Amino acid sequence: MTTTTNRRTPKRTPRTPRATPSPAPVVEEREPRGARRKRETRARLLDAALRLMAEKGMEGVAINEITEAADVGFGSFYNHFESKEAIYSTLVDNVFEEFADRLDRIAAGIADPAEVVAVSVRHTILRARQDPVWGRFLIREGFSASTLSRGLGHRLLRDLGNGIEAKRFAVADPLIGFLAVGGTVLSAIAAELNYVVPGAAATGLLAELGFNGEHLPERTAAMLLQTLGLKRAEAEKVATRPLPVAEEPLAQD
Amino acid sequence: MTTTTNRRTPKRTPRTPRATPSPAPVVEEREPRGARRKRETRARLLDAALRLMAEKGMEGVAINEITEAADVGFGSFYNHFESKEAIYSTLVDNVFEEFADRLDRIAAGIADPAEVVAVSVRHTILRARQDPVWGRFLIREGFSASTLSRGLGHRLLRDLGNGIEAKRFAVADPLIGFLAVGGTVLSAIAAELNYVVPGAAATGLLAELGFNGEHLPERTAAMLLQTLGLKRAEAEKVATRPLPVAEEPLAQD
DNA sequence: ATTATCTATAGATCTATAGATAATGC
DNA sequence: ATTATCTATAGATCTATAGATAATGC
Repeated sequence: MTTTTNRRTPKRTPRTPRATPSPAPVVEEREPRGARRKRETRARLLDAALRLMAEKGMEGVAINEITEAADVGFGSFYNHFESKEAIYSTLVDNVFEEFADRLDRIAAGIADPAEVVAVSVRHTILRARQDPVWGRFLIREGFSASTLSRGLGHRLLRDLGNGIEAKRFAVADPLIGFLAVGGTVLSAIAAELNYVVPGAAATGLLAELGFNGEHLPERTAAMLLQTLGLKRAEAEKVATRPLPVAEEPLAQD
Repeated sequence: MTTTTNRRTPKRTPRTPRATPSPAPVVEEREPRGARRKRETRARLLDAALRLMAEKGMEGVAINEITEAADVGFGSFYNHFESKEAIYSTLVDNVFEEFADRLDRIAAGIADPAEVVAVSVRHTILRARQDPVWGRFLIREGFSASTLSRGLGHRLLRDLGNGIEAKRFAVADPLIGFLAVGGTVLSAIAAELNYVVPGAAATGLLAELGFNGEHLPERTAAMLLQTLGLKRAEAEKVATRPLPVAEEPLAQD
């Protein structure tokens, strides 16, 4: 159409066909100003809901608790979500998909399928340690059909398949292998959450077994690699290789 | 007081220090008649609560739902429980303690520690299959501090200790072994519940892996025995030995 | 003018209790 | 007379919506 319109590519408004100085204006005048506010309110609601629902479950949280925790007017909730179920299901989708994507980025450069699994296991347990709210939410949802089959579950299945195909894993019963990896990771996270956080109860028993949560990520990974058929020494070696981390802690959205 | 009052042995009164004719009167005139009614109402409430709360969680169930499902007047609830929390916590205690006791009876005659673990694993998965409500409740509570450390968790810990002491298990990291057994059993149960029950979702992925829930109890047990250090052939042999069952399906209380 | 937020509130739901009813046990 | 159940209900809590207020974008 117009001849000199290119450049600028504003996010959504097809205005100003004039030629503007090309060096992508670092000015943040992009986001339509009010839309940003909307996004932030939504993000605050999701954040508050995650905190509350991880602890008390979806049913245990009232919508006004969420809006209050988010410091948002009660009615605003309905600008963003139809119901409590809706925000919960958005959480389930977002939270684990986001993490699965991060795992994919971290593991992108790793050639050894065994190391991919080990790194994923370690990062999952570490994430729960750094962010107990996230950990509790994972425990709560980890056995649901959607977590098992989408996002994290799907990813794990793919990684197991790669390792089997490459003959790196020798596992007689892949289904049980899959269930063992998933279940053991969840149970390691639960143990750590119960051990570190609460007052007394769990500590007794686990301490009896010499709990010692040290190196839990690596020890869990080592155990699971053996379950997948690696020899013990090899499993421990792979499970303690330097842990790659995500590149970009910049874009914090 | 009176001289010839004995017999009858009412439930709680520390009366009649007289010598009572020992052969416990088989006559059922024991239970004070109205106390029986009370027990039954309580049992109906617990039963209904288990069904509802296994599905929707404690918070997701209203007290009047429970009384309605139990076919009991609303106010009667408070004759038996102070609150929703109280009945839930009674459930958690009862349900798993009862099963742990049953496992103990079943495993009483087994000498091989590996077989004890295998039988426990198989019976747990079978129980969840036969009684999905129980299975869902176990999934929901399996990672809680109390389940982990009391009842079933405690029992598993003891069995692992026995096997290690007897050198039947060769496990480098007992803590992780404990977590692996517990987590894998839960995840096997979750997979079966999601596979058999729901409409579609989970089926896709697990089917892709060739789900085939056949022999899930034995396959899970075999995998876990290997995790505990048994050789594959040995593990499979132990995991498929004839399964002992509870003696008394009589007393159905 | 449009858009997103906020406050206020009607109606539904839920909890806990009070008091009535029915059955048991003396 | 005692005990357990039931029905009825007050008060609290929660959801969903209506309408007012404030800010943005033209």
